[in-house]
Amino acid sequence: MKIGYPCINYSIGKKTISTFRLSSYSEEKLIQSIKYNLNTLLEILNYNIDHNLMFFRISSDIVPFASHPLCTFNWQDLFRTDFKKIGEFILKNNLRISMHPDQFVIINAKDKNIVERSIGELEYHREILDLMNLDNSAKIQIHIGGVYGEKELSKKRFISNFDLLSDRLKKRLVIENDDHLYHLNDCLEIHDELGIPVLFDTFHHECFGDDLDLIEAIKKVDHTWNHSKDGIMMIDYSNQEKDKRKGKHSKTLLLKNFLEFIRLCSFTDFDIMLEVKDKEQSAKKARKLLDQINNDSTMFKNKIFYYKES
DNA sequence: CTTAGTCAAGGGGTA
DNA sequence: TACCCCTTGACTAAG
Repeated sequence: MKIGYPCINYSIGKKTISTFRLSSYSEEKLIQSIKYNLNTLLEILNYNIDHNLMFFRISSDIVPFASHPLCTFNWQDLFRTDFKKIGEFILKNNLRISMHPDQFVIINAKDKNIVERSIGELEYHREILDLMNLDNSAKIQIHIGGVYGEKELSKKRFISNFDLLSDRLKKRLVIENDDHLYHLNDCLEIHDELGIPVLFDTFHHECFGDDLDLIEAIKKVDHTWNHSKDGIMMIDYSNQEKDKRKGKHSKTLLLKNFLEFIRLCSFTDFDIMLEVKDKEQSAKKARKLLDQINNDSTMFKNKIFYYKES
């Protein structure tokens, strides 16, 4: 099991992603940003190795405005060697990588222009992973999209629009259950049609329960991953921020809940992405906890959870 | 220098 | 109907 966190590391002492406003776009700014972002990515990955955090989500902003029509610059060629080097570094250290395009990517949109732009953005994500020469266990995760008042039809549109994607992209794409529109069963249904793996988000499942028991859910999801091609499954984990709107991610990892989750689900293996605000801090807490469990197998049996928050 | 408003992109929910 | 939320953080103009 690899522990990961998304996009940003606050411990390195500088900002992680350099971007800018569209109105101040220039090729020079673009080049400077990419250069900075690739260097920072390497720094973060080094930090992660030092702390045994072997799973990381790369920010969609690594190349700002990459899929925008304004961006015609051939950044791929200019940074080809740098991407390749980072990919070799990832491979050498056995790191797991994912990406998560933002909410504007909607494959099942009714508007053809939105579909087209979404595919452009997805192909950009694929290109990043391809430039690093990562195999298909490096995934791009998206939600199913809009409902438009007719869910079944919208699911069908996802399935038919999926065909518009390149083969390379299809092999990297996974779908994630969201917190109020498409639940796990919807994802599993689409998996049955398309064969793409389902990325299970524990918190969304909690928010938007469909009576499917956690263990049953994990078992079902596990079967959607072809382990030799896709790697072991990725799971998103987070907690509810207390006294806030349902679905609000917590600032930090609640270790008690996390331990209980691990205890319930340790019958199988997966890589886990911690979607909490304090990023690497929580990842380190989780890592410490898992190490403690590994060193003391009686911990589960005796239910002695003596981990202390530091 | 500090701070508040704003940033490419869609859709759904809530007040 | 207007504003909030989503991986929200970070850029930028105004003070």
